[in-house]
Amino acid sequence: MSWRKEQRRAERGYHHGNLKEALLQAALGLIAEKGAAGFTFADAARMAGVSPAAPYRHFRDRDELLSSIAQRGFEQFETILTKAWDDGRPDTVSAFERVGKAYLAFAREEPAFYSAMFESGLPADLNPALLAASERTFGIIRAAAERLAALAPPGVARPPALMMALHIWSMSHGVASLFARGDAARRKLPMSAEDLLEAEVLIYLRGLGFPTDRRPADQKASADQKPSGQPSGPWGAPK
Amino acid sequence: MSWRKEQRRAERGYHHGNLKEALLQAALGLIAEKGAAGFTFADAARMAGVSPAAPYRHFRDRDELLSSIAQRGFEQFETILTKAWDDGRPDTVSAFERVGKAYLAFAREEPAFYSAMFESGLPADLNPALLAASERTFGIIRAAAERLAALAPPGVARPPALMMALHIWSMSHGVASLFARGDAARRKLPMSAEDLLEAEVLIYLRGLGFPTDRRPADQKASADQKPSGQPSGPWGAPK
DNA sequence: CAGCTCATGTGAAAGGCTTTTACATGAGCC
DNA sequence: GGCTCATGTAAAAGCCTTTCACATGAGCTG
Repeated sequence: MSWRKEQRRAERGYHHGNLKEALLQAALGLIAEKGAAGFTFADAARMAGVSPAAPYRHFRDRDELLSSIAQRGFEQFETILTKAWDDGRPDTVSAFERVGKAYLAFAREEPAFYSAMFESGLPADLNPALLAASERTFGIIRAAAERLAALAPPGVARPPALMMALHIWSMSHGVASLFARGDAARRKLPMSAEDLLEAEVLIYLRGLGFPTDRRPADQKASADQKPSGQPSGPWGAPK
Repeated sequence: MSWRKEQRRAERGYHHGNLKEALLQAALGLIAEKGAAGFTFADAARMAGVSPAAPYRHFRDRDELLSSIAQRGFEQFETILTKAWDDGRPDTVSAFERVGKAYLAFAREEPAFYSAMFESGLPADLNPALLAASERTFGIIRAAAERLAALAPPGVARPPALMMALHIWSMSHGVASLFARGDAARRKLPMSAEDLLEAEVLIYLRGLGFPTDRRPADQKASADQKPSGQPSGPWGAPK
């Protein structure tokens, strides 16, 4: 059965030409499929059609490959969150909500990146670029929190933006890692992870004194007619 | 150097006598030290002074050992949370805060259990006992949320207790897994994980309409003298 | 274009882990 | 005392990681 390998070699020549990239892609697929723990260097090499020793020309070891993936993940995450935040347009609160949704969407759609980033137990100090990427990502959440904090209504002590950012991040990560992960072993929920997080953040913001009567626009009209003594919560109307 | 093995064998005889337990303990230590991914079956066997094949008399494979640990972790977690909740004594809110602290303390003091429970990527459906233990644990949080929800002040729609429980859990897990883990690679915080979580939960509860002017008792007296138009938040007095 | 060089791949080998299988031991029970 | 079966062992197969000496050929240089 080794004609396969010869075959591939014939097709592409002795040198791969783009092995580093191919390995990253292969690893990404393998992690998505079998988890960050299950993925092996040898598998990635096989998938790229090279010998098990070849990857060592591009990555010091398995951990460095993993950390490259985590780094790349943070970079994409940063891009996505930046886009979602869109510098707070059209208004701070709805932009903020978009960021929350984008957070969960990323965790859901890029489980391989997400687990490399948050669940692979990498010693972060080994890769300065990884650390930097992760800080830039947090920077977005922090910047958004900053803008939000500036909007805090008077009459209440203004909350520290850094604390808000950490709170929001922990909620997002908590929901993502407990409830928003793909296929198996996930707890059944009475609502989607997205709705769960949105309600959580809205309640939190209300706790900070923000006016948060926001509901989906279609509900708003009728809800606004309700007597104000019994406002509905951010968790939707009871059935 | 193989006299060591013979030595140990001489000390304890051909049969270990308590190998299953010894393996669990060894694994716990190894996981704490090198992470759930780093731990090996062979290491645990070595540590218990038996051959690499011996563990297979007690666990189908490495995963079953891991899942036993996770199960045991949930059982201890349940005990600890139950004790912390203490059926809501002396009052619901402070009992609730104790549960939050206990949650973080467990994550911090039992990192091996915590990672086996939440970060090992085990297919939960393979071990019904594990699943059951984990549900019982969540049951405590849920029961506490139930009691808290019942206290929700009138004039506000009563929040669904299940949702509250999920929110609180996601905050706790988020803070624990991002900020409360032992030694390396953790982000530096302007406050302890415990304080961070406490503030987060208090703000959240306030968002649900709970009166939450709670501060450490020693701060309370002076704070209560402040003009009420500018109440301080749950994040402590500004410097 | 010939020749050189160095990045990139290969094969082989050492060492470790997992898991299975046949065999050994001895603790508990008639 | 002798049996039996749970519990351990040794050995072996198969896979993974990592290293090392060696092969290849892409790109520069004259």
